Amino acid sequence: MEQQSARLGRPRSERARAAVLHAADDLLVELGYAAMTVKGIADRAGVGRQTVYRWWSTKAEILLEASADDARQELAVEPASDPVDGLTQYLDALAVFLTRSHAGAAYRALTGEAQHDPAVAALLDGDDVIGDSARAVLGRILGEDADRGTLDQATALLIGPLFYWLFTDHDPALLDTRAMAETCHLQLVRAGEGDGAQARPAASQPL
Amino acid sequence: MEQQSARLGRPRSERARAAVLHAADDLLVELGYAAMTVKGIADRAGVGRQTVYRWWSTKAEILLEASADDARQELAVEPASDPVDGLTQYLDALAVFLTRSHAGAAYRALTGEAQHDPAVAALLDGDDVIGDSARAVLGRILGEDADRGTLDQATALLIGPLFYWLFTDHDPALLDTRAMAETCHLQLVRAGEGDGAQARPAASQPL
Amino acid sequence: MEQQSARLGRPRSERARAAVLHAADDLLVELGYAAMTVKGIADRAGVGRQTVYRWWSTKAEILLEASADDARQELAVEPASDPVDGLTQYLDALAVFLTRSHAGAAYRALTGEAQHDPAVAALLDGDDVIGDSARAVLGRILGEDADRGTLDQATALLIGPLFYWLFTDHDPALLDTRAMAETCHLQLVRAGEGDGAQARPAASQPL
Amino acid sequence: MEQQSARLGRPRSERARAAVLHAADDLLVELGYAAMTVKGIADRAGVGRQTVYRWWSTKAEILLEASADDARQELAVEPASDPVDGLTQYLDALAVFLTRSHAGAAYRALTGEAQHDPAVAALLDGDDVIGDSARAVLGRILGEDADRGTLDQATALLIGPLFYWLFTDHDPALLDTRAMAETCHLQLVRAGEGDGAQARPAASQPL
DNA sequence: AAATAAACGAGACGGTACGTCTAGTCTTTCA
DNA sequence: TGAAAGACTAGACGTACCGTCTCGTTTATTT
Repeated sequence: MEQQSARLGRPRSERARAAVLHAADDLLVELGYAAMTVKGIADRAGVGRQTVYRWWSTKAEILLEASADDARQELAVEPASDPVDGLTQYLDALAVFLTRSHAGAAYRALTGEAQHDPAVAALLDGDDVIGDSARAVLGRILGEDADRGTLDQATALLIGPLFYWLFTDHDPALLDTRAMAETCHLQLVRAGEGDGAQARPAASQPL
Repeated sequence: MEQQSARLGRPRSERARAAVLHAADDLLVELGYAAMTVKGIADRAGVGRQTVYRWWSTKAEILLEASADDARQELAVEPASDPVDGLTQYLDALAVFLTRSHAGAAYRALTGEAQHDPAVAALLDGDDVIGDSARAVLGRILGEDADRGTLDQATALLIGPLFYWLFTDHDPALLDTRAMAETCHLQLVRAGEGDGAQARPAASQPL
Repeated sequence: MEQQSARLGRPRSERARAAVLHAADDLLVELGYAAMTVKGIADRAGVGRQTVYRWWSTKAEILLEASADDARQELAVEPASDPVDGLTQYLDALAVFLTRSHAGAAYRALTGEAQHDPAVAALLDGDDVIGDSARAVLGRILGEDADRGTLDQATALLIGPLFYWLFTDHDPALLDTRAMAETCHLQLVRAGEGDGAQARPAASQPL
Repeated sequence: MEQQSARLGRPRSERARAAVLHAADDLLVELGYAAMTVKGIADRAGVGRQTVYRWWSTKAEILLEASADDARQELAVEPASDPVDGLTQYLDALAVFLTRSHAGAAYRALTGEAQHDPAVAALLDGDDVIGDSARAVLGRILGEDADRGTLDQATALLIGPLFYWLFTDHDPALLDTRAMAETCHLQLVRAGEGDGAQARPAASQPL
């Protein structure tokens, strides 16, 4: 007496799902995002085109599913005793992620696409792997009581310069990540001193 | 003693050039970058498709030519007596540019596209309107003797947070631009004190 | 024990095939062969362009497929008791075919095109509807034992004058088809008398 | 007192005219009629495109002008003592012309094109080099008193079979030209005996 | 000699078909 | 019912050529 009859019909093929995700990852590296096509992914995966469309709407969705787990793992930095060390390590991990890993290449491509495709923007907004990882690191320094707005601005302060540096195609080796971490940490401390500070443009307090 | 014999053949039509640039600008706003096509631009401009391809290779080139002049003008901020005021005004102008103006929309789209199209990346690298404008403002504070590496890092520090904020689709009104300007200015001053400092990752000095 | 399992995938659309052939026929009459385009055929047929190219390489192939069946039918002349009557009826049918029917217009165009397009020449050579029909009529007179070379020359003798007459744009009403048939028949008889004759240029025997 | 003053302006360049005609001839041989383009001719001739369009409307006109003189010369057969010899020599010359000479290739292409381009048909109708040459040969046999209709039908009878043979891409070596000439001559004699005969389909007299 | 006039080469113009590509959908058979 | 195969309509791609239209230049005749 099954309370919920098993879903009818042939169950989804895990083999097909994995093949599609792998094919997308491969093609991103081989051809780049722009040259990737749904047709190409399906052909490479040995899968019918309809099967792709049945489970994913766009190549962006495929790529996100193919990369999210890897990204989360690569951006998880264990706590350091010194806050500046922790921030520096995080920035270094982020730089490596964005410039060296497959998943990072996918995120650069998707973030780029999001600038002119609202659907991709919404997709990324719903699963902000990079932002979440940064907020996790910053949360360990600011404590549990930090509100979301403060965390968001601190995130921008921390990773913004690196983000800009890489998105304008500069060499990450030429960027002083420790200096960035120190700058960010200094602001965190200053903001903490200004008690009850609320970060709003009208007020001129630092953060 | 003619230095250059007059060019042969029918001269390029300024009318056609302007029509293409206007059409590209219009279509970017109406349809967005992804939905723009060379065919669409040519049709809208009342111009043959070959005429577009004769002078531009990609829609990115068209858009860049259509926006560069506007961008340069919108990002030119006159000197302020107080350095922090100057930086703040520049950040505000940049935020308005990227979120409100046609040319800014074009630059967001192009910078996004550059993440997965090396040709577009090269194009932007060759004419870095935003970076140039930031370096101009920072140069007024750092003086003539500032070297390029220092200027580049200062640029990242100044506009990186805003850049990240907007590229991850946040509301610019929620970002404290004056705080960003102060943070940047503080680092400029600290770096100036550390005389003969050379900003390299190995060294831990701030900038 | 199936000899051939049914083919995979969506089967070819008979609707699309028929629409293309009809469209080609219509456009030949309306515009003429030179002004026909593959694009025009596809549009008129309400069919994707790729669908046309999937099944046919050139407009010549389309036209041939559209006309071959009609041509075969229009050129089939039933046996007459008198040989000269049979030949005359065939010539009249051929004249009507080439000057009045859609299929005939297609054959004129294709034969013309074959003069400067080897691909079209090969196409017609592989399915010589007109020659086949003439050889069928002549075979009834010459008997089963006529070899191919003799049949081919008799064909040239029979329809050559009419062919030239029409291809140089003369009025078919001004040509005496019975005289042509008689001439041809006379030669057939003369050649039959010269027993064991082999038609070769070196020898001067008539056929 | 010149009644018609020499025309004003720069006179037509004989150099350009010759270069265009040569280029057309070359390209016909190299590429074939279908692949020839006005642009290609102009480029090959080192001539502006407008110069071509100023003097010729279509590539057919160019080709006709380039070939007519050669054709007339190649098809001029001197009188023979025996009529059948004369006809045979003419047919052989025509076969060589159509299959071996540049000018002949041009005529095959043009005659082909005429089947689906009325403008080309009109062009050829106005300067029927092949028909004229055949009528000249036949006129020498039939005498001055032969009327145009009789000459035309005799022409069809004489060259029709060869014409068909070559237009359906057969080897001219396999056709017995002397037999064709004899057949034609026999009919000329028979028609001559039937005094005052007028060739009309209604009547059943041979020619 | 200067003015006039037409032809010249070069090459850009708007237009349109080419044949290819991918999108996203539809229709089969097989598991 | 899902998956594979593959045909379907639709439409953009970048190229080629069309026939026309400027350009500046050249070569004549006419003043």
